[in-house]
Amino acid sequence: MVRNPTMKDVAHEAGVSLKTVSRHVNGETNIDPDLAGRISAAIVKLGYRRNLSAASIRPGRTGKTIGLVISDLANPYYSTLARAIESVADAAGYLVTIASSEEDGRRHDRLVDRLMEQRVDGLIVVPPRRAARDWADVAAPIPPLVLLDRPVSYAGADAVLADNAGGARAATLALARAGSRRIAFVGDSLDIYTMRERHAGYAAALAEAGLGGAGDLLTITTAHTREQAEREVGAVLRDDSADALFAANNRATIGALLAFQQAGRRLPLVGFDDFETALLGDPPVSVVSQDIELMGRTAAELVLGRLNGDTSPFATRVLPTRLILRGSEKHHTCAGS
Amino acid sequence: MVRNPTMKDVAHEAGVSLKTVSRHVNGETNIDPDLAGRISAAIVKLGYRRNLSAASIRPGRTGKTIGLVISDLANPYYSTLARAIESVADAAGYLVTIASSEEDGRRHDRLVDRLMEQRVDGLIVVPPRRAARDWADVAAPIPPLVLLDRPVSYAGADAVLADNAGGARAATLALARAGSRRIAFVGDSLDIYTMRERHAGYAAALAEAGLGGAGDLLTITTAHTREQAEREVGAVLRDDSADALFAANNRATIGALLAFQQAGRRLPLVGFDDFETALLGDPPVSVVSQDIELMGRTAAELVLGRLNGDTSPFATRVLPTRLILRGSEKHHTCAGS
DNA sequence: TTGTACGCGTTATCAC
DNA sequence: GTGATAACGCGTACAA
Repeated sequence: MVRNPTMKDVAHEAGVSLKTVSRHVNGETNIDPDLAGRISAAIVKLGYRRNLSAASIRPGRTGKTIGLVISDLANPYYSTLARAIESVADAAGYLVTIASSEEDGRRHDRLVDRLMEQRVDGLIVVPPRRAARDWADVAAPIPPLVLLDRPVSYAGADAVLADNAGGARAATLALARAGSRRIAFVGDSLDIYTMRERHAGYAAALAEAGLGGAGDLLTITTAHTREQAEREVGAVLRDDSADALFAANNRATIGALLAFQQAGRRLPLVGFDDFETALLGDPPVSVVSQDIELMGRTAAELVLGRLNGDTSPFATRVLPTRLILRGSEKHHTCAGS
Repeated sequence: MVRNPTMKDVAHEAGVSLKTVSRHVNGETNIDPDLAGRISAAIVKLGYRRNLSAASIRPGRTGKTIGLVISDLANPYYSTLARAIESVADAAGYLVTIASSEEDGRRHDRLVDRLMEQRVDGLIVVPPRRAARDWADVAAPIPPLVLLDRPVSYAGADAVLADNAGGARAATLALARAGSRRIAFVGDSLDIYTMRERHAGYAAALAEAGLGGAGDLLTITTAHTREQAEREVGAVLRDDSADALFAANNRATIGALLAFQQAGRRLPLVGFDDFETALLGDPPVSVVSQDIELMGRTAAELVLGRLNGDTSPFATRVLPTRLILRGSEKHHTCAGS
């Protein structure tokens, strides 16, 4: 293995001093064209690449890297988010180091610590459902921090959230308006903040529509995976315990569709989060859509803003959701277009 | 903003020397319990976090980071890949810095350079369809490098590929076996290596099945997006120019399904790459499935192996694909279960 | 077992 | 305009 050439090597090769090479590399202007040429030649000849890792230890310099901790990069929701963040970061000259917490509090904390030890410039984080450590217990200095999908539990961070309750409420009301009376909530554990919010919106809509009483009985929070969602919805179909479904996330929606297919029978359905093949359903699947890219861009812009000296008070941005009705929210007595 | 406490601060606070703190932090054993206690206390009191970025400039030390350059993190194929890589890397104590090249050669090269300047320990890369720079022109030393989805064009790298041609051949043969005679290829530009391979497999299958002549006329390579795929397949349906489709990637498959829905009529179809909602089709969509997670794990393990001193000859791993027939490859004269 | 002194690759200060 | 020289935060001979 060849050693990485250093500035010193370049300086030696070009017959100039270290500082002059540094100037050249950093694009400073006060430099003799002749020397500049010799330095360029030496850089090419030796294949010199500057060591940003070394440069970043100087005070005021950084590695221009943003750390991102999400639940699971394989989940399209998070990869879309990550892509939007990466896009904004890249435009500002930042790299993004991404890590998946798997919704495990300890793992999450370990990854956050590692990123801080790596001295990332900023941190964008989706806190796990059960945090193991409070941000208030993390020693200063903490880099600019943006919390995603969770309310600010810490005074020193900005937050970006979708209007989960509002979206769920709109979805549930749409089902009620289409004539459903026993609307079930199919989702994941209410330990998860977004689930709690979506369930609150669902419950509020039931109350508004005068369907309040049945809410508890119709709440399913064990749809942790697509398979579980499919089983739960299958049971609902067998028992006829509900006449419509609000699927509180993507996995629940797809699980429900699989159960419908299995049973050869469907219920009115609205899902939270749009997905690529929602249009392919028969009827196409109605959804509450959140602008995931906007969430990512907003988070990245908040971090970059702080890095650029923005000292305005920490704030929470709540982004609207949009109800997209495609037909699946209605009753379909029999198959057919 | 508070300054980050350094080892020197901790040493001062604990009344010991720098080296002793360094020992403590690095988990060495030869250390007086009393001093160890004082150091621990000082670390907690000051909120000391070691600066791995600084530590990594020492010879033999690194930032324990792997760089990953893909086309687009928002594409589920790449996010699945990235997740698998991240998973293996994390288990070995490595972080992953991810960047999207958007299939732009210059952008790709810029990102690779940046990652090398950041002194990543290894590099996993999906070369863009039209590379702007050859790896042979990149100055040594290059960190352990694994190429994904592309053949090795460079002697110093390992590569991981799926058996694109074999999968495409199997898909096309399945369509032929089900009775189709004019099987169209719907995909992206043949500039892309995987597309070229898939098209070669398709053409080989046509020849094998005695359907060779029509191959060129039935090759569509302008399905760059889902929308374009939908339009192209719509045209095929109108013209009746084909009696079956091999969709060479996910976007093409979904575009075709949308076109089918639009036209109220479908053709036998097999797609390349499985997708979450393939089961929801009516009939469910037959696909060639590649084990994306295995590809990611393999790539990560290759890099980590090299980092651990594996000096075996550079090699290309070709991973098998699997044909999953779910029904959509057959002719369906009319709707019905 | 602990401390001193130096080097890692880079940037910044300040003379020349 | 250019070049010694001193940091930056940490790890490691080597000496104590």
